[in-house]
Amino acid sequence: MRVSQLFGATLRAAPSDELFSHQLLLRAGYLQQLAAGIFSLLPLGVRSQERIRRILREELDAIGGQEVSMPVVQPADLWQRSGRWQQVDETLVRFQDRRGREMVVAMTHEEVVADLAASQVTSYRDLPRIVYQIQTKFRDEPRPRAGLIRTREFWMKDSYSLDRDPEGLRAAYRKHFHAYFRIAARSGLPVAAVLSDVGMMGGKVAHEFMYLSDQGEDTLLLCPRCGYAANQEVAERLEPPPEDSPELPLQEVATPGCTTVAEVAAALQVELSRVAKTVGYVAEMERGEDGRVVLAVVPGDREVNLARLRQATGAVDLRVATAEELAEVGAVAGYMSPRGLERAAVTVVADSSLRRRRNLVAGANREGWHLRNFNLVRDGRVDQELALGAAVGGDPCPSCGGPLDLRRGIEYGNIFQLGTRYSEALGAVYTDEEGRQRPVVMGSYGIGLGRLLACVAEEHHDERGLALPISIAPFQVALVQVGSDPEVVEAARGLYRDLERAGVETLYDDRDVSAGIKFADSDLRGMPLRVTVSPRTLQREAVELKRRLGEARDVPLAGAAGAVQEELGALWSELDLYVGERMAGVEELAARTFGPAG
RNA sequence: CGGGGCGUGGCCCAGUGGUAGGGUGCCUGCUUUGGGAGCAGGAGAUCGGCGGUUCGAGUCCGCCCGCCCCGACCA
Repeated sequence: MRVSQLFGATLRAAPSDELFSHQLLLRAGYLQQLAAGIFSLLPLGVRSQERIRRILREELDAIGGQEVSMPVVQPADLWQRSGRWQQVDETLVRFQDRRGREMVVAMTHEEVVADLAASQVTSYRDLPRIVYQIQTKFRDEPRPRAGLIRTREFWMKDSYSLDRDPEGLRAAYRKHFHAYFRIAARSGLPVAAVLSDVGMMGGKVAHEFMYLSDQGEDTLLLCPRCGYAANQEVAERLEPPPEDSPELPLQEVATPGCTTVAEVAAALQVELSRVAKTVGYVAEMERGEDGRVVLAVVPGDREVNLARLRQATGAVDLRVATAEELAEVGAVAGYMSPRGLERAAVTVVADSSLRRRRNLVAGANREGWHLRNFNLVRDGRVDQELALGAAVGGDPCPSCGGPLDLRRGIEYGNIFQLGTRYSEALGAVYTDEEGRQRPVVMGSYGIGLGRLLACVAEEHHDERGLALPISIAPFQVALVQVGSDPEVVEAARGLYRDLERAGVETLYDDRDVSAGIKFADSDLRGMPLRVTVSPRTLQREAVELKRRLGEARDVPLAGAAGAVQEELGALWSELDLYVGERMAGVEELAARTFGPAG
């Protein structure tokens, strides 16, 4: 490709409030934004995405995946039958076709896969199968942000496993676990697998693959000692030992104006962790339908883990209750506790560590008053207990007791063990060896292509621009012709021809502009290898080779194409080496996570 | 949806009630060619939209739309 012909110019400036790596993608001419969370890919972006697709196809094919293509627009009926029509909020785009039939724009394809399986899979002989597709999804996200990290329309590789039983599902899940590490490694991206919430997918077990980055929107807890890794939404922690001090008599104390745990703790001279913090929510059991009031009680130094509270209450959503709603159940905002409540109208969920702690401070459910020597079981009321307080850095690891690290991460992919939710709802059943009808056991696995590119850009750039791995870069070589002396032009064209003929994807800067512009553009676009032909190099009968992040060196003009290919070969070998290193630990990790291979 | 910010040539921005500007990019010519060169000339704007105040609105007021950032949500 000649730069003079390329659609998509480089920009000198981009909006400064964007993520830096995203500014680079914009400035380098990979993409252009059309609306909030909606982007066009320019040729460079398409070519990079094409490289990603190739990796995805190879790795999915390698675990037995078969590519399919499923419709984006689907009848609502499918979603009504699976229950997600009712469960998912406006993130799911709905509309009526001209006949007034309810339709959805798919945000993911479990329903359609189950529907396909319902007719394509009839016997145990038709299982197991893995199908996948690479296509766009639309989710009307409440807040698109951070460039390609969180968009509304996005390309996704989604695969689905169909199995006879949970053992089969676990095997398919494990294959994906492995493939997802390989895909990331081949993209030059270090990722960690963390336990995660199943969210709207349903099912039990799920992992997210996280690129660790301070820019990340997810909070993770990692154990450096034993490898435990979990999203904060599901992270556990070792329970503290029970306190054995005697329970003292309950005592009301005046705390006028102290409506936050911090103020109460300060006023009563106790540590935050010794305040039982009570937060009121209204559980929505169906979309937009208010259910009961839920009071969450956690140690004062912790946030409520909403994902877990949602799971425990079976709510599709939780919103913070208003003071009026709280008053109806006998709770006083700012002075709340699980004491003296209208019993039937409210559910109390408490952090399981609280029952072990003695003589805490809690609200008195009376304006301006708190309680000392509050003992949850004796003085309050609990309907459910679970690890409701979110884990934080320094908490003891649930598996080895060592201190957990708190890190931020960007989710590049996820895997879910769905089970039979969709197959049962949509009639995906098969006949087993004994002639019994059984539901297909499903798994669901996603990778966001744009997000992957964004993570790669975030991992591989410097002040001047992108510095993409050879596996992801739109072109392997940036050929820069300096000046327009006939000899230079002739040499550059010749080399371009040789490279193209050899199958080396080359971006040839043939423009009649100053060398500075060409070098700056070349650095910005981030191809892994730059080749310069100039009067200066020709004087030495040479061209110059420079890795994007390396030093320049001369190679003889004669046979330059060969030298370029050799250097590219070296880059690929180094990437292979990197993949090998990254994958070395994965087998062991898989064994630890899923048990011995089998 | 709550909070904050912004909307002015393609891009990045200044403009403080009184003639719409700068940088960059673009076009033409000359000159230049190893790190975003120089000179000269030129094109390009219903100042996000609608309404209001005013002799006069990019500027003040109201409503709406859009985008960005922080939170509740997720590939």
